[in-house]
Amino acid sequence: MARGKGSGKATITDVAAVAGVSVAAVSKVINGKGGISEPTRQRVLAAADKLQWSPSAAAVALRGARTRALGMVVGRAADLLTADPHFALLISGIESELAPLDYGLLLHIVGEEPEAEVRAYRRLAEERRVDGVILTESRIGDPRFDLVRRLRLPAVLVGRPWQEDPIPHVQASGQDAGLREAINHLVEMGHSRIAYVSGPEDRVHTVYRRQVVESCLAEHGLRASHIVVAEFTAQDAVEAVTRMAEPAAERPTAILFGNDTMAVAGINAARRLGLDVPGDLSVIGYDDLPLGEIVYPRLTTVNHDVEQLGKAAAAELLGQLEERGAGEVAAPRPPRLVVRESTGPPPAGPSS
Amino acid sequence: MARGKGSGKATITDVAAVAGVSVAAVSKVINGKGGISEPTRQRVLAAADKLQWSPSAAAVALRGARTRALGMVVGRAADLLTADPHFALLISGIESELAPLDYGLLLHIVGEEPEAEVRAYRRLAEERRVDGVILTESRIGDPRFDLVRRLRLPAVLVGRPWQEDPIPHVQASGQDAGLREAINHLVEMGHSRIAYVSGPEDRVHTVYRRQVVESCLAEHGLRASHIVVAEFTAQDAVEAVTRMAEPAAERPTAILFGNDTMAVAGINAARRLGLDVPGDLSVIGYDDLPLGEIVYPRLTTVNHDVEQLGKAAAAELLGQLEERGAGEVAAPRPPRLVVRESTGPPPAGPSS
DNA sequence: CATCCCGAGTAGAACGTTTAACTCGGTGGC
DNA sequence: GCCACCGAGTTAAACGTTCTACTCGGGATG
Repeated sequence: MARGKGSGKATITDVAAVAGVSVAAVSKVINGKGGISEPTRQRVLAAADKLQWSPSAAAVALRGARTRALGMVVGRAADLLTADPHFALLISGIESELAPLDYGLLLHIVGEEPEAEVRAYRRLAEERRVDGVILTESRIGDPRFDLVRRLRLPAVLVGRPWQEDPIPHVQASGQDAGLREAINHLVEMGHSRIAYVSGPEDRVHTVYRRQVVESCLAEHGLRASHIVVAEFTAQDAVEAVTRMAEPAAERPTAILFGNDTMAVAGINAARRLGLDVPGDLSVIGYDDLPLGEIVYPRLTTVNHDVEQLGKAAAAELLGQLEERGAGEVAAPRPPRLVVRESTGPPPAGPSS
Repeated sequence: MARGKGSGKATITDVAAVAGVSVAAVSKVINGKGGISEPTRQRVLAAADKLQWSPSAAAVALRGARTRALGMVVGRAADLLTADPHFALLISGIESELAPLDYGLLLHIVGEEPEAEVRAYRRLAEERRVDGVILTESRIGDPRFDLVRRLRLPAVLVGRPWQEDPIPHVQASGQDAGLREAINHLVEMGHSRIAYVSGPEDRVHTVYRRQVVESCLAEHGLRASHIVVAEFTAQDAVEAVTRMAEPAAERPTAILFGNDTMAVAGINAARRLGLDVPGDLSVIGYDDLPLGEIVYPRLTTVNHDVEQLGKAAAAELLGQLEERGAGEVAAPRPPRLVVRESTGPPPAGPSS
């Protein structure tokens, strides 16, 4: 008869009963609406606390209010999440913004096939599981921007959209600063044979970066000695370095890599070929992963604040949801060069 | 008047109308219950497809059915997720099991304070946001096992519970195999001054591993030359190595580290002290991160299949939820030693 | 003194599913 | 020829909230 305290979860009705008010009153108190006197408010709060009650997420969501969850779909094979700490950083940043507001992040890792990705977004939207989504890795001709608009799913992109698409996005100001600093650093030390190992060119940011590299070199009256398109893997980096090493006369004296993982792999490939870093070859990475600090020689790289980017993206999305005022989070600072030990003057070669 | 197709989301009622049946019939079709003829089934499916409808997660959850989401609370500062790729691996594994079943993973990263962690689990349970949770990093006297039982929250622990707690858990068979192989490897090569740099001792697994190391050394009639408790950080590893290097007579000829990050940092610290690896000092890590392959010298380490562990944990939890038969996923294989380049015979010192 | 309004609260209808209990023909057994 | 039963559906009540529209009593206002 007596519905023992322990059995089942408490509901708003139970709380209302304990506090001696209507369920509507409880709802108002919880949601901070007015029209409730202070004493009543206290009684309700006490009752809720006593019963350890908090509103059922499902019921709240059903009623049309917020889900208090954001979604993120990662269209990569599950194990790539691992190889590239980029995502971990991004997630950290997002979470740091979400956690204080008790928002959760619903993560879906789908395979590489684009249809799986689309299906995932569709489900997220149709099933109303999340209030909005965070998109990453803008691709050339990316179909997702249209998709989220059609699904009326609030979204924000981390990075730069394809072709001025009006999708809300966050990116650091002065995107190109880091790469420019890197090139200036090399040129100032006297390098003139500089190679660039880029990421896969179906991503918007890799194309953009290559353009920055080329135009910045051009400003110094130079052209890249080699441009290699790689898959962001250690394997590809090793191959690229091996190919560039011969003939020695055309060998670059410095290589810029599209990410740190490739740069570190490249350094070790060079060493195995008998090249000293930075004596014979200077290497610069991109990302500034913790990894760069602990390898030997410590990696000169471009630091960009991925974590802050994630934070800003989350803040922007929450802003769209009117959950907090927009623009309260500082825009991520421009990428900048971090000079460590993997760069130095070019070898005094026959060309000098 | 006419409720245009485009406006609002389709509901089960719309689908029923289009198919010319009752909502109950639609529900039965979607959930694969019997009592519906094949032609009707097809009509319903066609209608659902046409309207791009799938059941609202909120309504389904409210009705008492499954949430189709699992939760994971990580009680660490957000940026530690980054430093230690362990979590990324684990998440990969979990997702690989969840994705095909259209389950999501709701991630909550809370700070280091235990109360925040408890609060997060509480909310997950009270708000009925997830069907179950995955616990990681079993700690000494861990309060979470009792908590999830009290909250009646299905849970599975990745790793070994504290004091034979009956919480469901997954771990590799032959837990100690990898470390034993590592020590045998060193002893066979002639090392006798072996040090161990452990992780923080509030974790169950670090204590366990230290015990394995000690007992395995004892079997060879040895004792660890040094045992250092560190925080799994590169910083601590550098300090540990620096301290152990002097006096030279007592310097270990081999160091086992509690994880790869510390091992790599340790190698480079040794080099800066003028020690050759593996010439003067052999180093073994633990985890077998991709990192170990790309550094120079390539790291000898203990591989344990964290990803498979995540997969198994997810499978076990889904089994509890009767979402799939239990035991369908292979138990992770025992950790095993991967010999690369950072180990070799001890230097021919004065002691020989 | 009637009126209007305001603060404090209540009643009850949604929200979109699932499911127990029912209806309604038809069919097979005896 | 009657009954029981079965397959194929339907009806309607929950699930736990939120929110609109209401009530009710008491000042202030005219």
